[in-house]
Amino acid sequence: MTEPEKTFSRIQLRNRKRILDAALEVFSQNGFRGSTLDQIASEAGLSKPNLIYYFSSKEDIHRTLLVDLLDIWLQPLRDIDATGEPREELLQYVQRKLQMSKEMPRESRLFANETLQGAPRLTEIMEGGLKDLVDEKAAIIDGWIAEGKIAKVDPVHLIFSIWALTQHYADFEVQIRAILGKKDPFKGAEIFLDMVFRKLLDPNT
Amino acid sequence: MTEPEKTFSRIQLRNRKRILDAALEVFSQNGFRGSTLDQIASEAGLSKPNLIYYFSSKEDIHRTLLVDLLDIWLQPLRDIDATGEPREELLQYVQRKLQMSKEMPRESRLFANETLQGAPRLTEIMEGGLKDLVDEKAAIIDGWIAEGKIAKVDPVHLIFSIWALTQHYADFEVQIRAILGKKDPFKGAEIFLDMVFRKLLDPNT
DNA sequence: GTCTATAATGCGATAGAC
DNA sequence: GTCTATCGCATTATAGAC
Repeated sequence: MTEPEKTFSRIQLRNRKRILDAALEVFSQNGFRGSTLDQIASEAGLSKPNLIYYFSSKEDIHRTLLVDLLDIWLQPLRDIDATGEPREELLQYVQRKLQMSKEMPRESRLFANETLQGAPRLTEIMEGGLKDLVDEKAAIIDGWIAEGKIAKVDPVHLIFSIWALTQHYADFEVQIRAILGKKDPFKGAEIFLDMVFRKLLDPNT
Repeated sequence: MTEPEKTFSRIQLRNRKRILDAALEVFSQNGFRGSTLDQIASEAGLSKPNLIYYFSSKEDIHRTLLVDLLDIWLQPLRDIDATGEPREELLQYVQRKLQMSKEMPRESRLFANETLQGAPRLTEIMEGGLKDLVDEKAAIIDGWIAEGKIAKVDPVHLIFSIWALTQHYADFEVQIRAILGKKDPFKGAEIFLDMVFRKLLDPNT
């Protein structure tokens, strides 16, 4: 029961990539319903029917985008290593997630838009996968706590807090820039978040 | 140059309230463009033209909602008192914001939807107001730091972190419930966030 | 004040020429 | 593979009866 093998020519691959790139730009800014094929076509430099030649529908573009990106998006969490130095592993996870907010804010907003609106087109994708991944990493963190390597904290809420604090800088960037003025949001965030989690995880407290 | 005095009859007030209530439900779930007058009318138990009798347009409903709610939304921040006990003031702000995420998740998601999409209909409303409010409270926090009452932290990023951590539980509720299963998100969050900020603000570190 | 009917536009998707 | 033209539906807003 494997998927039917889909193969694409070079030109197909290039155009599919252009469309998905344009779609990321548009969907992340306007959400699914707020985005139009006209916008995506214009951004991609292709005609509207040409989009539908490569993808069967607006939904199809969107779903393909989410599936492709979710994998990349969750990689830093997967990379948390049970055999690594506990505080370093977690502090590095924080910084990697913050860097992703800085370098991939559109991806962050794409997922935020979906989740905020009840994740109608996302639940089936991450059902089973995400919960299991979080549970697995929470068990690792619990192990570190039992060994006294880090302070006693609820591991799942710890992961939530890392998501919240890092993604906030991408998802609410407009607000943050309005308040910070000329200051670089991510420079300040890097220092601040390192301090927050260093204190939180310190086993001597 | 004051606004022209708008007065409404009892029945007008009641219907306007019903419409705004329905609009909050619909806009917070689908965003501005994802929402339709049909949905709002159905939710309010009124006909579509009747909505337009009370408000001049879909925009008008949305704008009225944002203006009305922003005031309530920012009240806990305004209430931070320079003369209060520093850690208590800040820990209480955290808990009040968390309680608002629990009791007013639709309001949280309404603002999140707007901000995420670049706050096109929000910037003029909060321009001038929000930055000044944050700067004012940041100055108070800086004063507390100078007195040694709380640990040395960037006060603006501290405020961002409170927003991020509390609003996350409303805005990403679907994801959080999917991962936590039957556990009450807010019970765990209350304890976790109290610990986070107690450690972060402890002046002896 | 509230309704039904409809105008006016925007948008996803298709037809068919090239 | 790509385009122009267009269908058909959804949606905002208005007209006009009651």
